[in-house]
Amino acid sequence: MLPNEYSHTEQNYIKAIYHLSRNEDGTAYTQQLASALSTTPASASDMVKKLSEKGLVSHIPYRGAKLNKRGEKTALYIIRRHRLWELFLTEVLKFRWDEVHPMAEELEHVSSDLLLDRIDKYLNYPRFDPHGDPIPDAQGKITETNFTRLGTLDKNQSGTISGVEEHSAEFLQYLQEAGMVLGCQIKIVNRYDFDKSFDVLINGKKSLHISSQVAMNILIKK
Amino acid sequence: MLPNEYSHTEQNYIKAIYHLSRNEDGTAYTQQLASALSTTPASASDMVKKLSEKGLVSHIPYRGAKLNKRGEKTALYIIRRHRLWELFLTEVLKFRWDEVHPMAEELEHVSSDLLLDRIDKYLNYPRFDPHGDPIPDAQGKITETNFTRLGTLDKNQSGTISGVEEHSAEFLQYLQEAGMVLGCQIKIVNRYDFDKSFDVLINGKKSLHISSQVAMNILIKK
DNA sequence: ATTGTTTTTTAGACAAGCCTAAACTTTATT
DNA sequence: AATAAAGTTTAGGCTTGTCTAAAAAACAAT
Repeated sequence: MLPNEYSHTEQNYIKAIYHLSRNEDGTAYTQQLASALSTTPASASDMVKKLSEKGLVSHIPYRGAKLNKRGEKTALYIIRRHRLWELFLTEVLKFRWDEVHPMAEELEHVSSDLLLDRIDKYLNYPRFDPHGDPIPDAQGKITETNFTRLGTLDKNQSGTISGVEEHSAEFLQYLQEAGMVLGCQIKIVNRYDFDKSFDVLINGKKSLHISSQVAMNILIKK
Repeated sequence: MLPNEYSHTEQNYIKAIYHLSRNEDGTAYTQQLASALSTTPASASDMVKKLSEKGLVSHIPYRGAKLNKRGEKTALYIIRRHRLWELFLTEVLKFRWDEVHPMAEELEHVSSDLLLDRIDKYLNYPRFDPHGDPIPDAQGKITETNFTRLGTLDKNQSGTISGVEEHSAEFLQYLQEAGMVLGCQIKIVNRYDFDKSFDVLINGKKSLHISSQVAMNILIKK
């Protein structure tokens, strides 16, 4: 219901600022932005300036960029498209969760609201994408969750795999092959202090040793 | 399998040249092209020159443009995408045949072959789109048909509605409401010489009077 | 506090795609 | 055949988004 007033490029910047600024100080820096969009700091700085002039971004020179209300609403709308397409691709066309991101990057720019709404309806107004990320509704509202990183659990605690922090195809494929997919029950059997690695039990059956890095990128609902 | 080496704009021109040059002399003229793409003759002339320099179009100044072999292959690949998406939208998301064109105009530019092939497979390698137009296969080959315009049939002849010449939403909606959709049996009950209009019988049940213009835009398989 | 390093911004240039205005060809008319 | 009309191309300019190089600001370190 919002932005076909912004070019693909502008939309990509808005999305990148949204994702990057989800850190401690809520700010996206020029270099990060350039790196995320595979361009130069000069170009990123330029675009931040333009988006700031268009009233989507608040930007203090040399101090990074944040989205304002309008920018955030726009970002959420783009993310809604991306995540609905991702879910559609897995649910209908049976793609794996590690395959869908690049296609959704293109499909998110298809502007027809008629189409997007039909997909939303077809999927029965879903609230999470194949990676457990929330899908903003048509008003830009997202379902709040309080997932815990698996890596912070103690021995004998357990929960359901509900999302991932890291979205690379490699990591997702690793999880897939290890049988750690969304909805699995997972229990901490042992926790090794010296390297923060874990022995876990998946669905009460398969036991597995996972590194701290893997554990910190798996989100659990207790 | 071919062209993500061409911009959206270039692809739109290639497609337009393909469609426009399906006439007597097999040529697309600057003005037609400009009109088809809602731009000026100057811009169209420019682009024709560029496409000619890139080796897709043969262009004799002041004499119009045609696609060469390479251009035609490219056009067929773009049309394949367009028509597969159109069929997908009607078959899966239950859009009407008069709704799908604008969405497919956007979706045809999504470049993933992985996605296109999956859709092709999902639809079981279809050979016709919702309007009866042939879908080129992955090699660019199209199923040849010899449909007849309803408007050229004589009294008591009959056949199956298999396509349309005119693709406007208005015309398609008219056909829909009149019950003249793809696959219908249609029989000429009467033919009026003075205005070339017809009385027809649809599926042996509903009789209807249609104008010459309507009749000439309906394609029949005898 | 001054110096050196890192990061960000500005300046100037370029390609794509579009426009308007002007020039040029072809076609139609007398 | 000469001229008018229609259609096409070229010229020059604008915007978007990109780049490299240079300037400016911020941060780090002695």
